[in-house]
Amino acid sequence: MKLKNEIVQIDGIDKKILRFLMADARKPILEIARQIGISGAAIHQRLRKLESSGLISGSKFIINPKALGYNTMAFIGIFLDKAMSNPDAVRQLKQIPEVLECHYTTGNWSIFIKILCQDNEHLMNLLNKEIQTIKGVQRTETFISLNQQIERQIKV
Amino acid sequence: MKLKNEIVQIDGIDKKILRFLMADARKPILEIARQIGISGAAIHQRLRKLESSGLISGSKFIINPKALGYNTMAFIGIFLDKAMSNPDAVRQLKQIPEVLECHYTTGNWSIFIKILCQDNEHLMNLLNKEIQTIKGVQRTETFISLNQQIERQIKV
DNA sequence: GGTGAAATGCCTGTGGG
DNA sequence: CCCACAGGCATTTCACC
Repeated sequence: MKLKNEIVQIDGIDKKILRFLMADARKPILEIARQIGISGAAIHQRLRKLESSGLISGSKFIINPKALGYNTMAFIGIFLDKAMSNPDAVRQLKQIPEVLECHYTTGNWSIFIKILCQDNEHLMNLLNKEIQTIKGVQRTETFISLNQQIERQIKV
Repeated sequence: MKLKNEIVQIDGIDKKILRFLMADARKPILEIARQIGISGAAIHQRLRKLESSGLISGSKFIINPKALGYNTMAFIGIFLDKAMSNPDAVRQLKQIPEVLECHYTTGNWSIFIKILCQDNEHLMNLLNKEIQTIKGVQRTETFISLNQQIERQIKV
């Protein structure tokens, strides 16, 4: 499965297939076949091509964090000491399962993370005991998401 | 499929099943069955329960945006006029397919979004022509993600 | 909760247009 | 790039433990 470093060209049929599977990864291929008027074998062929082109990077069950008691999402901008090696900080952030995303960003912060906690107390503990204690972390700025209104992938 | 508003209790077998399917939604149930030493029927039963409890909120094919030429991710904090009805702004943001997430947050910004663009020029166009032109948007603060190091779901 | 077996239906390779 | 078909499995349900 070589990932080519080019833009993959897809046609309308590919898009239809992808839209079905992006909404429900376990939808039977033959059902998609019936709905778009093409044979199952043709869809399998197209999917193989899309996979080896690197456009499809996998599939996931999506779990609802609220059902596990995770109700507080927050974004945290992290300021690191100038001398700090950022990859070291990232390595430590990876150890914290509540950290869902981590970015190097332009602007004031060195690192920007998205984090999911059970409640505000959990968030405070993470900040005080896990994040602020990482070597090189100077200070942080936290924004709590009161409500997420959009959550999606790029449109195909 | 009623979603109960409680914390769902899951055991170690549920966790194993979920971990397999969170990594690959199309993994055959019988293969999971063999790997964790339980029958396929039992897994189906557990999955039905997990779905009706609301813990599983679906499954998705994950596509690689780079393969479609989307190389620039950015976060944008949006300041709205005090008088502005935020839901109206969100409604307009929903029309912009490049907006992948949208949150109401604590702190200075009224709204915080994650956005995926092809390049910096595309980002600039979105800012100038789509976002700044939304009624009530006063100004914005943009942070470009130079590199995303972590991307995952909450651990089960 | 778990199992095993049976019916149904899917996946995927091949041959051919 | 597409289809049809067939063999081998996976899925799903059911009765039962």
